[in-house]
Amino acid sequence: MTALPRRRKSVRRTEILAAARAVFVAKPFEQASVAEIAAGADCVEGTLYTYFRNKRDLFDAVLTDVYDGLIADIEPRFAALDGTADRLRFLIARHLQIAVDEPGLSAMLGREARGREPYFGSKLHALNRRYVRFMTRTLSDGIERGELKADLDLALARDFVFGGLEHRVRDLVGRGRRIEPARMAREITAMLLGGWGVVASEPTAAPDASIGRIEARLAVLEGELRARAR
Amino acid sequence: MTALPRRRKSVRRTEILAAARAVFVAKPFEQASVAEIAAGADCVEGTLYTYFRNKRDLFDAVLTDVYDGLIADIEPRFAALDGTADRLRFLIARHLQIAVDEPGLSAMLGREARGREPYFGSKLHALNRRYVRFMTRTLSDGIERGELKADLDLALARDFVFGGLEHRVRDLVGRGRRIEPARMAREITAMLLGGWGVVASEPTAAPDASIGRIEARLAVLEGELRARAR
DNA sequence: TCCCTATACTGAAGATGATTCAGTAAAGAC
DNA sequence: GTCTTTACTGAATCATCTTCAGTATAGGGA
Repeated sequence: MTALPRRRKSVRRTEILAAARAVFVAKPFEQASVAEIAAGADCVEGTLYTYFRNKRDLFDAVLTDVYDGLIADIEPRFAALDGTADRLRFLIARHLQIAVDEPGLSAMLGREARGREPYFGSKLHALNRRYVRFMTRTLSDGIERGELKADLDLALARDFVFGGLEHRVRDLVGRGRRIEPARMAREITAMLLGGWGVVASEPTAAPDASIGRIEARLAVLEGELRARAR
Repeated sequence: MTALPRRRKSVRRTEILAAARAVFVAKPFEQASVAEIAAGADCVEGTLYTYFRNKRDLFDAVLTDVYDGLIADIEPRFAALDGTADRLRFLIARHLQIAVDEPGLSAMLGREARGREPYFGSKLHALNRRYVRFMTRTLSDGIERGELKADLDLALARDFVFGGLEHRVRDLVGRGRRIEPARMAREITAMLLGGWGVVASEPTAAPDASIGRIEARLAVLEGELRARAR
């Protein structure tokens, strides 16, 4: 009785999503209560279930929103960049900027971006891939142009950037240190491109740039050929 | 009534820990039920609470056990190594070996090694620091010996190794790929020490015969590709 | 041998929180 | 003005962690 006379439509959905985002950003999934989200959206718990199948579904919707926003923000600016180092610095700085602008969101992604068990192949996995694609494209383009070593393992490099950033951010945020995206991005890019070791311990292969370029073309072609072979 | 006449002592604790480890390794903390652990330890839920304050406390005890084991295993073997590259390869391979030997455990650590909110300063944080110390020592020794760049940021490098490994393992395990610790450790160490960028070296040696062979492969591939394209 | 007490354990009840569902009231159609 | 659809409600259900008042045993002392 005395049901709230609200009668919106998709407005409700937006309200619920906003309330959910606020809650999920503030605390881990399992500790976020449906009741709290409902209260934030000015409705009763049952209502949530007419918009989302369950709590996890709602969480996924929030995450989808977040990724969509990130990708839309990065896309045009990324397209304007050309050099490998520039692109790397940009992507890394942008990733760090999230931690500065919305620490809660950054923590949330770090905590549970990979939703529970069936992650691979899930919608979330696909979203994450779209986000990560900016990086993998930067890397493969870099190899093609001879700016990165031809034998660089793309998946390995990709995982080390994002994994490293995640740990670094968690550590800095955890101890309340300030993050300076631009400066850190420069430092990290330099470290990744230049390596840890003191230069040229051995004249390993001395990869003449032209060899790198040729091998890159080769790898691209071989890959394409394998793909078509199926 | 008919209480189990068991009357052990610290044996119980061990049993509970073992049961808990089995459960926590198999599923995320929140999905692991106290009832299941109690069943595994052949007692009733209430009994657990006479040994551990709560579920989290029990989980922390399991994690403590795990870390203690890891550290005890690494300690003596690490002490026998001297070179920076050797040490890096060893530590990385050892870390990867965990994922091979006990995939569940590896997943558990990746999932929730950093227990909830008050992580920094916690007992778990201290344990993790002990484990990570092998790496930071390797890095600072490396700089001292002139094997690593003097301006290498230790915290940054440390976070990038462990963060990278974590992501890489999750990705490989997630897609059911096999992990070869020794090979991967060699590859990763090379990548970290040498960097991603092409060495900005002069066109040293004259282009050797390998270029000819590469170009031959290229021609073959291009021909085949064109043929298939129709 | 028998009692007594500390110990180890029990299981039911309390608390919290997700999810379901039978139903209610407003909005718009006719 | 009635009817139907839609949006929403909130009480009930179910699954979990946690507590606690109590029970049974081991082992020491008389």
